[in-house]
Amino acid sequence: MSSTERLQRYVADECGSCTDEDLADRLAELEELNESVGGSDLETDIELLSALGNETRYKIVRMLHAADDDELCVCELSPLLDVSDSAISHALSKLTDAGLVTRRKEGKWRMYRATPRANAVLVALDGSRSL
Amino acid sequence: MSSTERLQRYVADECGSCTDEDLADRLAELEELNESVGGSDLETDIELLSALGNETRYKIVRMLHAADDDELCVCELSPLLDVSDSAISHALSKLTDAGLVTRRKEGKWRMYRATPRANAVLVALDGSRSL
DNA sequence: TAATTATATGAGAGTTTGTTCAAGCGTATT
DNA sequence: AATACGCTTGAACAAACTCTCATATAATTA
Repeated sequence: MSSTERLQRYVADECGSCTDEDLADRLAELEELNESVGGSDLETDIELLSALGNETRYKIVRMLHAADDDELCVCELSPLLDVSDSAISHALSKLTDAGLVTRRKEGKWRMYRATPRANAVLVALDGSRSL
Repeated sequence: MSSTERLQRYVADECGSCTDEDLADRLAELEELNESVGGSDLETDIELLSALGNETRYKIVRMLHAADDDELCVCELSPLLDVSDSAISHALSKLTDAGLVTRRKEGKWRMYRATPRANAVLVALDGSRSL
């Protein structure tokens, strides 16, 4: 059974009948919904979301966000995370790739800061918690 | 080398010196940043983010979001996703658990709708793209 | 220049994830 | 009642992930 046959039965169920033309119309409508997916930079968004969707990385970004526009170095993150420095470094690297944090060298220290986009997403999460 | 020893050297680097008290103060400050992580319902947020951080699931939520406040049934999602119905069902189940979609029975069809929280997160993603 | 420090990187082990296939369950049609 | 349909569920397994350990690199200090 093809998936458009099922859709045809569904449209018939909804409207009482479903010609091939009705089906084509509905498919076109759905295709439009799908276009809006394309307009959203799928890959970038998914990279961002899956980067944030991990405890270590989420905690790091939360801390940087809580630090407002201040930067923190790895040595400040480390005492509050119970994973190795190496894991923290891996995490920061992934967060950087995802556009959630930026890096800056300061002598022997590396300073990290949450990006505006990271802040926006966290604000949205907080603001939507009670919806 | 303990991670607080390194922090002590960092604070000394910053301020010129770092007594044990200075160190304790800085640690307390950092601890406060960490509190704000606790206030955010870590587990729920991570479940949401990692649910959305997958191509199939992201596309589904995007389509439901694009459908505005209309619901779609599995038979409408299926033609636009190139995975099995079973995969779609698993995806919807995870999205439901994560609070991103809601389910409703309508005869033999199952209708899905994006939650306000899902919409809020997508809006934030879209709005922050150019920041 | 050699040693130390701060962080990054690579390899690998153990765990989690995402998909498909097979089977199941509830609803509708015959 | 029997069959078909729409969707869900569980098992299974490859692929992807996340961590640690060992090692590398870049900056600082001795």
